[in-house]
Amino acid sequence: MEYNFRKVEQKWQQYWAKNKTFKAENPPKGDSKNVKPKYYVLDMFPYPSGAGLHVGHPLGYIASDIFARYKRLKGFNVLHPMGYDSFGLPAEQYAIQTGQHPEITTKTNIARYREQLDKIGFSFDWDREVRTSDPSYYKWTQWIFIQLFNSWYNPETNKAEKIDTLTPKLKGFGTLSEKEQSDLLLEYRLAYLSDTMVNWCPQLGTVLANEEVKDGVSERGGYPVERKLMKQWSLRITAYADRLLNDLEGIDWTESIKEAQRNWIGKSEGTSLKFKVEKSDAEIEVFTTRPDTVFGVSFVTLAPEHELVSQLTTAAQKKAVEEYITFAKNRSERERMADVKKITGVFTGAHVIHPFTGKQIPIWIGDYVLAGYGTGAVMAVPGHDSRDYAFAKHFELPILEVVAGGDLSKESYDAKEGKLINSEFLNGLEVKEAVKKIIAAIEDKGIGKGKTNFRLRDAIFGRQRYWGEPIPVYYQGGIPKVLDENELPLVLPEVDKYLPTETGEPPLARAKDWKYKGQYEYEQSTMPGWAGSSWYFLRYMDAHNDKEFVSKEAVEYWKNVDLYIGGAEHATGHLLYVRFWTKFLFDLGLIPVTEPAKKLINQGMIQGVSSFIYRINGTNKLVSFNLKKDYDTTPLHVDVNIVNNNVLDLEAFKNWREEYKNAEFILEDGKYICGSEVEKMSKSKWNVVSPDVMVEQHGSDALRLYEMFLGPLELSKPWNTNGISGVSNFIRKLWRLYHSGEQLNISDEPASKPELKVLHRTIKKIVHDIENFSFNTSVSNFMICVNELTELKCNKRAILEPLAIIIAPYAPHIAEELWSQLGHKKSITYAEFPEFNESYLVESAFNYPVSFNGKTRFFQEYDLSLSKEQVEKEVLTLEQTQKYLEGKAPKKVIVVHNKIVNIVV
RNA sequence: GCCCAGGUGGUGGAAUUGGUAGACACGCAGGACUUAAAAUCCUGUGACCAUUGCGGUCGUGCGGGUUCAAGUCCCGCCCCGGGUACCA
Repeated sequence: MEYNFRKVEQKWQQYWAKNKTFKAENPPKGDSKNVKPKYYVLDMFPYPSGAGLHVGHPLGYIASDIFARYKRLKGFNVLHPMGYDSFGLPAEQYAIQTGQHPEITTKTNIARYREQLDKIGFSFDWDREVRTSDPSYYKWTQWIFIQLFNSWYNPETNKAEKIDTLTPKLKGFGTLSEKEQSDLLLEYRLAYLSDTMVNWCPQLGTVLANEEVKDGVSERGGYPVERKLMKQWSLRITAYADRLLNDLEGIDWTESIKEAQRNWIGKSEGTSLKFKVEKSDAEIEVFTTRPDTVFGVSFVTLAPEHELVSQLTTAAQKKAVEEYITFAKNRSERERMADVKKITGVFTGAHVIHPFTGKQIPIWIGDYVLAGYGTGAVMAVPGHDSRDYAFAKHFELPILEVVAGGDLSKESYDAKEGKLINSEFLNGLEVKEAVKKIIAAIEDKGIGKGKTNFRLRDAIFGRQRYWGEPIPVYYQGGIPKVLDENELPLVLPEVDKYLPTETGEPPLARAKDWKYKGQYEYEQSTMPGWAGSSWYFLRYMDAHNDKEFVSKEAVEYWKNVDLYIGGAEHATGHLLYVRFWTKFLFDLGLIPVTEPAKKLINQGMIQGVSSFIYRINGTNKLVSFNLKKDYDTTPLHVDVNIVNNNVLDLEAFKNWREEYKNAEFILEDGKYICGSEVEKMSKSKWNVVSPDVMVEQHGSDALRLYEMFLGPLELSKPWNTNGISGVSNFIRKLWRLYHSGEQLNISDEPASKPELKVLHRTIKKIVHDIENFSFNTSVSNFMICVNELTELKCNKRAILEPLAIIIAPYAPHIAEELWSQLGHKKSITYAEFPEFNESYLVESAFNYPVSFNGKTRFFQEYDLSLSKEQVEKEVLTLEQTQKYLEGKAPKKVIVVHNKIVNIVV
């Protein structure tokens, strides 16, 4: 009998669930002795979409599961939880279309996800499951929002503090009216209401955060996005910009994610500088990173939205400026992005006085200057800034050279090196020195000072949607007030429809009699998708606590995530927000860590391989791939599940769709060969491979091994089911090592030297692989190990028992089965990972470790003597060298593969 | 444009980080078993040359360099992928 994976896998999955094998215990209160070291392995929890999982989704979960199981075997108390990020747009859109409550859709989808996840045999502690849409969870999301509302960022202590430490610092605060006090405090609170330019998406009827907008359209749905001024809740993430940037140094995340966050935060150090407007008291303040080029300023450009525009514009230019501003306003964000190269602008008619030369400088308006960054105004130095250069060329403005080294007739010279020229007291200085000198001069004159700007904007927190956490705020006399903690959760009210109202208010405005204490209006927007995911890693530590978001004991023990696995697409979204909230909660003394995850691994995407059939145009005839060149054909997607090795299953195909029932085929060698192409895995491309089908056909151990075997975890790669036979063979070979026929066939004899060598080499490699997250190579190493043991006809318990343990993280079902057949009563989860013993790897007395160039290797070491020069330039064979060295004083000679490669003197 | 990560057989990918390049697997070819097929097992498989036998030459995107030794380190190019983009 062959290995029956269906029976075995089902058996152990039921066993694990029944015995709660993977339950992670928080240590008992006050007991600091005898606690196992903790290890926290976290996956980015999924949004439960209606489509279910495809084979790409579990990739990261399999990797984290292997690591979690490995750490348990290494004696750690492992926290490995799973939950659902269950607020989100698809459920809401489905609700809009069908009228079905999103909660029902969500529950159905979660049930399906759970079923699929269970089949793969993950070692999650399901007792700690969280769902962000569950009131017992979002109660605490709302609670954290209230803490943000009640806090401000104290620049002196460089941390968030309760708002009551601020009020004594505000002069005359007590004399203000309640409304004035509220308005003033909103300028400091970390969660605040303000008039903000937002990304408004009319089709979705909501605002979007910057990272939810890609190329001027919404990331979800691809609808156009426009700029709009709205009263909105925001979170003051900018207060944390410096810490978010600096703390990247201390965490083990991939360089590309860190770099993406650095760019997103976009710290730039420069100088503010005021230009006095001619014949006016007004001043234009600009921000520049190149104050050294100040003598190259030939005009000043304002953003169209700049507050001084109307005041400055001369009567003669009034009409032109107004027209331009209307034009700029109506030009949507998308158009602006699409034709970046199109240069537009208008002259105001006004001038500023150059602070150093006293010359008259024209003031222009241009939409290449962004209102939201810096001061919304720039000093234009066309000689040394490519955008100013393009603008100057277009409007025929003067271009001055102040840093030597470029050729300004062709392009601007933007490099920060070279000697200053045409710059009075800066002449002859290098750029670096010139920057220092000019900043000193600017500060002397009192017209500016050194300043740091960030690209990062505050995060818009309100969404005009139904399916999200209600923001726990009500309005009393126009003053926003947060609910009391004991009034939480503020439960999402029922509505008749999930659409905005006819007057454009959010869906929550439809809720009947939904008022605080029956009289005050609640805030009608809900929180964005990332709210719940910004702290969920903490909730798993203490998932059922109804007194606190997490208990002190739990968080003191689990601290933060040791290994976090998830997609790189969250680089500037979730991964930035979760760091922000972690730092905030730390500032309030609620948690002991400033970063959510010590190590982060980004798994790659698994793409689909689509199959194509070729229909001869105008007929119902299908021609095989290699013959299609003789016909005029249209390629059509065909379901990859009825294609095997590019060969179409004709019977299955005829039943696949009604229209192909009577299709005719032009075959080659009696087969219909399909074409193929790598694309994103999606339903519409018929290239979705479901993990359920893989588990059904090959078993979950095979699926797990194969997903790892496919290539490095972090790489994106196409799914190709063909190769799975390799790992299936491996599983059967492993089974055969322990069995002859149906009988367990195990010998209690002691292991031989060669057998021990195979085992220990494997242990060494696997430990190295796992700790470096090279799960793909460990699968190969298992195969080599089993092949070698098969060759040695090894059926010894002394080898097979430890082998089962080291394979267990990868193929847990077969490992459990073998373990129990070997007579163990407890799950292999509680076994101990075998210790590696290097001595088994030493082959002979001649072969021992040699330290060489600071590294230890297993080379042969011979005591020989030889003058360095003799072998220095020549690689000799061992025999030749030995002849050379007769009778000389002993020296070490490094020999690799029978050739002397180096001499240690 | 800028930033990041890559480029190794027909394919996915190894290479203990400077030490026999191509592990392992897929695919392909040949063989054994079988009436036959499936399954299983064995052999071969970077290219070119030599093949009655041990062999030889080239080879990790391209061009240089360092080294006894380079896929790996240095310099200069080329190409693919990802992120980001008027951020002054």
